[in-house]
Amino acid sequence: MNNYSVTLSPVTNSEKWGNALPSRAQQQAIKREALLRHAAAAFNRRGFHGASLDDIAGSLGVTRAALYRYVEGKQELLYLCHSAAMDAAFKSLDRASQGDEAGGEPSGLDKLRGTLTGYLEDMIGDLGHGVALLEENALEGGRAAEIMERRDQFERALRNLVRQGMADGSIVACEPKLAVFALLGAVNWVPKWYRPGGDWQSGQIARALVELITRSLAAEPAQPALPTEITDIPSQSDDGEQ
Amino acid sequence: MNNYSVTLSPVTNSEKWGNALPSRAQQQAIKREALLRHAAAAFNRRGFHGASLDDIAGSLGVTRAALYRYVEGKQELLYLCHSAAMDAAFKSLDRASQGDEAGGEPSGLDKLRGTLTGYLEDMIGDLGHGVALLEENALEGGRAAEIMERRDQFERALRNLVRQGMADGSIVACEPKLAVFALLGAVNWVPKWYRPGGDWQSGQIARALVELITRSLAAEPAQPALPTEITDIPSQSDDGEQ
DNA sequence: GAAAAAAGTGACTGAAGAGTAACTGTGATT
DNA sequence: AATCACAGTTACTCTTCAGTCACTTTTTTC
Repeated sequence: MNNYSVTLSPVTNSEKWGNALPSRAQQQAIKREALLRHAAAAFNRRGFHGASLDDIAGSLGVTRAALYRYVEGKQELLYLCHSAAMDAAFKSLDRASQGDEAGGEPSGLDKLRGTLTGYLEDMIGDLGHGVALLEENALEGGRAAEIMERRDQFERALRNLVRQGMADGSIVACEPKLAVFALLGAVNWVPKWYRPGGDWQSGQIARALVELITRSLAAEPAQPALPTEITDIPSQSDDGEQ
Repeated sequence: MNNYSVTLSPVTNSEKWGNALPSRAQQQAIKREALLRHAAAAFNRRGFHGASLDDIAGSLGVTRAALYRYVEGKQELLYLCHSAAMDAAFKSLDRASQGDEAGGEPSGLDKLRGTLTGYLEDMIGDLGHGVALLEENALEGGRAAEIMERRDQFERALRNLVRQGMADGSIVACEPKLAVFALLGAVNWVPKWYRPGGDWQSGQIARALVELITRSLAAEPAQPALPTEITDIPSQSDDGEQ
């Protein structure tokens, strides 16, 4: 093309551009991340069986065969999505369950709030995977067992937070199992209507949703609806799809 | 086999057994109903694309080809499921929106409660279809458009009930769109965990869930958690799946 | 530069599953 | 008794799609 090219001093590629470029391994990790995000989006939209690997590969600008460099197959793709979701869940749970820096032991309700807020932010944040929590039945074999076990463990932990809240007076008397099913429904439904490009920021949604859930469980006579959170969210026309 | 058979007096079949047996047309309708129920269950469990017509036919004790006597194909099956769900939704909405017999115009919150209660009972009742509300993306063509339109209409109506409740003071200030998404999540999630044979009756679930939702929206300082409803529901072990 | 490693492609295979058509059995009608 | 309508089955076709393999292209290393 041009003939200005000169022989460069012998630098290994890892030194070029002052190491500003990601290494091979990093690039691989980045691509894998992108693959997981796109796969999760496709699974969410079309369901596991409805989303073809051609679709997913196409949305990444490569062909189906290329995906097999990064992932064993479709099953592992689904497994990794669920696994990431569970990682996020337990990360939030652990963080929220530790006493806050102020030292005081948080109430059951506070822990629940913290857990859900962090979880939601991870799930719908721009960096997160918006992971498909539907379609867990599509998992097969040992992977299915592992994910189910982790999911059950998370649900048990949430129920225990509800019980704890009932014991310490922060949560109203209720059936913990039903309450957790209800709030998980509200939370897991988000990927159905949330669109990253829309007017609502993920943090706003997470906080506002947790406020609603909190009100449904709190023993306290509901606080005045947290005006800051609510008015943060731009009102929408009635017909828009968001 | 035996030779006791005698020539019967000439009665048409429609008179036999004193008309206790369902007519041909009735039998057809019954079978179609059963088909829809089983299809909805299969779609809920495995997703639209994951559930094969062989599965559904098998659960009814017939072969796949037999289904085509009752339904045009898989797409129509899904359409009919969604259509039934929307019928139930608007039926409940209309009934709850009419003033109660006592004459007084019900509050926005009351209408919302009535709508959701009736809807839930229809959806999970033993006679209802437990319809798949996930996977609406699997619908194609005109049917998709029709269902989407009806669903949007229902969601708009719910948002209007929320606004009305905010205006009449029965519902706390909130973003109607987000609130409706949250409550629909809790409601539509039910088929994921509800198992007809379990300890919980559909009516109990419907009422208890609506109580939770109500508390999250009510302007009133939350009523004391309706002890009758709650204690109706048998406490469950922490590990059971139900 | 040449060699080696990595990334990606195109073409093939095999399985699953929706839809169809010709055939069989069964009860109702005359 | 013969016929007819209806219900259901078996055995096909056709399409879609996951997974594989031999090949080409690009990038890194020496």
